[in-house]
Amino acid sequence: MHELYFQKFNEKVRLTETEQERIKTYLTYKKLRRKQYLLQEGDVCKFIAFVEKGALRAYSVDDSSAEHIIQFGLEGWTISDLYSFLTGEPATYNIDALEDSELVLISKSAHEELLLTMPKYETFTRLNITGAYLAMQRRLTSIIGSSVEERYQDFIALYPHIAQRVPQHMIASYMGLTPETLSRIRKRISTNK
Amino acid sequence: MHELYFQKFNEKVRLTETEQERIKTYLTYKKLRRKQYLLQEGDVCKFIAFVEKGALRAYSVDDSSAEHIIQFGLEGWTISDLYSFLTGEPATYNIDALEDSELVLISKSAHEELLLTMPKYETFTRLNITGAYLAMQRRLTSIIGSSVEERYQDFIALYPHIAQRVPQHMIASYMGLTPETLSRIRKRISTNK
DNA sequence: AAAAAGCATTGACTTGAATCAATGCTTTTG
DNA sequence: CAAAAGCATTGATTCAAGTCAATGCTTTTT
Repeated sequence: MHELYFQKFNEKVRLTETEQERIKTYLTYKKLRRKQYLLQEGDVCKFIAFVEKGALRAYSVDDSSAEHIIQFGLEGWTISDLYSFLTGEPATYNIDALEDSELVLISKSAHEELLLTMPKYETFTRLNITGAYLAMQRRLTSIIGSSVEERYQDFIALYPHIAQRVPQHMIASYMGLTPETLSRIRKRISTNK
Repeated sequence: MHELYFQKFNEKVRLTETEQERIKTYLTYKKLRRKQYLLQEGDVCKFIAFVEKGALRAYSVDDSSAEHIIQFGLEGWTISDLYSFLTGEPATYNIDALEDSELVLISKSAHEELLLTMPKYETFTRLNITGAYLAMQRRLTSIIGSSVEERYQDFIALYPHIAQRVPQHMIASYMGLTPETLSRIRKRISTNK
């Protein structure tokens, strides 16, 4: 039920059986059907979600009601509107399930208590956010400095599992492109080699 | 000499005089003249730099030798090629001074030792990286979801002090635009209201 | 103090992505 | 299982940003 969560935890910070049991008391488990929302824009984000199984996306909706995917969350990844979670402000992102999914949730009070009382949890949290920061910086660098072709190829190389499971128009959205443009770029890439 | 560093530290995690003195033994101080490099692409990034005074930029250079600014570092901010610092891989960014600057540096071994032996330092680190993550996420969201006009206005609203101190073509670079385009956008904004 | 370098602006033109529209295919749903 | 919804592709056109080039101004450098 929390296998993957603790596997990932132990890869970063080694836990004893007892510590693991203790952390379990702070976690809740949630199943989500495809298309169900974990979070809707405007609500306060009450959890950080760890994806045990399935796939989710976080996205914002602009004035012309176009969706912009800011993040995918597949097995082993964490997904949340962190700003809303930390500040208690209304969320600016929506999060919903792309497939039937199973999540490990941690509430704000649980998160805060673990941070204060369990150094290993703080270390785990620090390493997670550091990884997320580095991943996002890579993405930003490639948006600012590379051609769309390169960016798409980098994306495929880096996240082949996402490319396989997620419809192409969502990858376009993640890249800040229209579906038509991405389709043409794929064509250009495949004919030019 | 380290006033601002400890001011920021204390805003996040309260330190005793003794703790402060202990941390000081791990820090070094460095002055940089305008245009001097703190880090060059290809070298390994040996420090995290905290800006006590002055202004720096981190940027990458693409195939056509165009510069892309990934981050500014003004007083009170931290600047580094974090990926290179953490992994020991060659840096992909350059960092140089936009003005004569004064920096508080922490080396990797100092950083690691403090993380292991001083919980407050780990908390400080976690809060810093969390703040950096949230700032970058906001930037990414606005790149993906907003028009260039909006993005420029948001930038000015959020970082008025940067806009005042940094040449306009660097703001264009930070936004992923050419200087000409930014100039035209400013004109459009000023005439349309 | 003069020369050089750096910077912002403007104009003319080109290029790349968005938009609008249509088609065929596949997956979901009632 | 039939209808509907979702999806990828292609074509024609529009529009926004990039490129190239020139000018005038300001700041640095010598």
